[in-house]
Amino acid sequence: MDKIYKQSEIEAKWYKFWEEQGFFKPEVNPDGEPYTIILPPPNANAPLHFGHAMYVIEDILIRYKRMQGYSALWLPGSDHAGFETQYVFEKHLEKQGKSRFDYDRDTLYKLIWDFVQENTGTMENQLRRLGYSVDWSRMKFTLDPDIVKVVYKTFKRLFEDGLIYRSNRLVNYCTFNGTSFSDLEVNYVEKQDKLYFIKYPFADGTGSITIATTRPETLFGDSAVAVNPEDSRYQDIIGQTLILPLTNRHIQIIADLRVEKDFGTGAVKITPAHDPLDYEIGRDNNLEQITVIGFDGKLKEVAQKFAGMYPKQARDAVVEELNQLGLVEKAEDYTHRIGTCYKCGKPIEPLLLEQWFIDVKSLSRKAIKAVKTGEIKIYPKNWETTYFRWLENIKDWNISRQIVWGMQIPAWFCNKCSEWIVTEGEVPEKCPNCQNSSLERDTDVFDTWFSSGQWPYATLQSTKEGDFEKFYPTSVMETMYDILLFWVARMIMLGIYATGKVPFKNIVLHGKVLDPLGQKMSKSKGNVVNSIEIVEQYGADAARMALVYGTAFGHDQALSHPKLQAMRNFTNKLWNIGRFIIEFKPEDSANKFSFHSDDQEIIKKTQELSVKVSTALDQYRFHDAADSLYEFIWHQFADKYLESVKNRRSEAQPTLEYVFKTCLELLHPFMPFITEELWQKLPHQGESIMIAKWPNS
RNA sequence: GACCACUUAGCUCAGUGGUAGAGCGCUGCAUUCACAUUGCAGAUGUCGGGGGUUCAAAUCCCUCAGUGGUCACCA
Repeated sequence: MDKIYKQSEIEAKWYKFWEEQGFFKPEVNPDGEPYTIILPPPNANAPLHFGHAMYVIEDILIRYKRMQGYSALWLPGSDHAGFETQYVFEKHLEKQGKSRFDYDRDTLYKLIWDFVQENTGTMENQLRRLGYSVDWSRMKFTLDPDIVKVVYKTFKRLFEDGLIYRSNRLVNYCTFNGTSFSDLEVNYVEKQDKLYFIKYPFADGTGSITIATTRPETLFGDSAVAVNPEDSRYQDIIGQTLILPLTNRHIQIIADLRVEKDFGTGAVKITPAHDPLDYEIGRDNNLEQITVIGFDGKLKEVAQKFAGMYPKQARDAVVEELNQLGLVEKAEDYTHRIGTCYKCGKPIEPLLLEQWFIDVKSLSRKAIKAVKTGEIKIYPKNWETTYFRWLENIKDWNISRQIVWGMQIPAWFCNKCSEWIVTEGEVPEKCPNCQNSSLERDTDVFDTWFSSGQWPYATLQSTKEGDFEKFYPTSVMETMYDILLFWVARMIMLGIYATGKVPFKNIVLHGKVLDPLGQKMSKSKGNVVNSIEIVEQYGADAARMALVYGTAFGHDQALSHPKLQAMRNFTNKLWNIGRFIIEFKPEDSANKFSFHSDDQEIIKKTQELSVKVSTALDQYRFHDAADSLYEFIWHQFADKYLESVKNRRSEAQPTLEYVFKTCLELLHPFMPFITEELWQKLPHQGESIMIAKWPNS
């Protein structure tokens, strides 16, 4: 044995061996009970950072269950990540002095496709380097034709069940990125603005009513002024006619309970096309929806001489004009929160747009029930609160995106009878209603979460014959807590809808990996750590162990070089224990266990360790398992027992071998490479520690 | 506004009712011994503040403060 553990050689050797032997496939235990984890498909638009290495948790579970004899499947994949990827790609274009507007739809799509293919290769190699025992033969990509087919099928079924509808409603629109978003993709940030108090004159010339607004520039879209019917100040003027300033349009004062008496003057301008609450009030009072701001972010012709300006610029100009007319009573400093694009940070405009929506109420009810009844369990449990609260208050989900990268929605509009035709992807020849053959396909693509929300069954229905029947519902969905709502909750809703079964029985949520200073890793901060750098510096086993050891599972942790070093030292310790037992084995070693009380005791403690590790893993207390292993192997076994047998070495040899082999097996899910290397050098049965029998089973 | 998590040794963190723990760091000693990526020994904390329950509280309850995060959003 080498004096120094040569990690990179050994890691490459065993990964290749495992893969060639087919050990990553569930067929290695053909008769075992199924145990399934679907890898959350990483975005195929960038290399993995060290946070992705937290998926080691899934490898630990899969290796553990595989050793217990389960037919364990860990299914890998990658996500086209619609808007995210297009955004990243546009940044690339920007560096080359280009933009998305320089290409037609098909060309842009193809460019992004090639970009993604390249990144997917990088990502796969990174997963290999970390030792992940995923079944590569079942690798899927969210844009694989068979996956797309499943997603289209679900869309069509939802449409036919009346759970998907098309509606012209206010959506969250980023005029910079040129697309709408779901509610979850809007970030609200605090902003200092002015609250303007503006006089709207009565048409009969008897005076005016003062309204308060932060957005005077949308005044051209006003279709009423509303007051609270219980507001004593305004009882007498409800129903009166006003002249909308800067126009000669007449609008009325209406009463609506949703108006807060205590805010501003208690009177509010109603602009149904540009504010969510105004939209509702407008809808319920049959008010006209007048669009002032266009999808290019500029004011439209209705804004007269302000047309063509951006809202901020127009705001100042409108206020100036109103001021000259003596209609601005005052302007107060005002701190409020405005919706911004989660990606570019620019203000989100609520705009009227025809989009596809999912009526989520019936889906969310079932998703809530699945967790309430315990059919699905969430670890750590405290996330249940977040899950329930979101699903209980969820609004219909806008799944249309005005980008090119993604699955184009399989819906065609008939120009003649104005009906939508939805298919499973095949192009309809003519309208089934009116036989018209002039059909126009919706240019929008699906929200990426609509497709990834179907990932568990879409993958298993398109890998191998019988996979879905055998491996669905899956056992564990393990991911970072930040996509519990974006992804996990939606998988539950769509999974139950499409298959009648929950997509997974347990949700296991890990924490965030922060940079060494405890800051969030982000490209803009330039503090992203590539997982390969860490693997090369400390070894894959140490990198894996460092993520599990010493921090309670589910909590955030800063990447810690001291901890990585400690775990690298631990691999060194293991290597030297191995050398002591294997390389320095006495010629006259006994071939039976001795009855020495120390030997008996260490065997007993090893068996206790097996129970402890198994229990911890069953409860998803990974740090407990890792801490116990570290403490026992180093401090109980090496420091104490191993030292104590040096003067009766021959007698103790069988015990040394047995205990060490057991420790390696228990440690294997955490540190697969070094455990395999050492296990192979000890007397063993079977081809690999990977498929050795778990000590406590 | 609501919810969630966190506050323990110099630093990073375990520890959910029974005499305070780990890793790193620190102090002293050891070294042809499997391992200096080592071993042995040691120092270090009124467990965020206050109150309560209990024979017993870092741990359970209440409250206050701070930190991080999430959701909802009133012009």
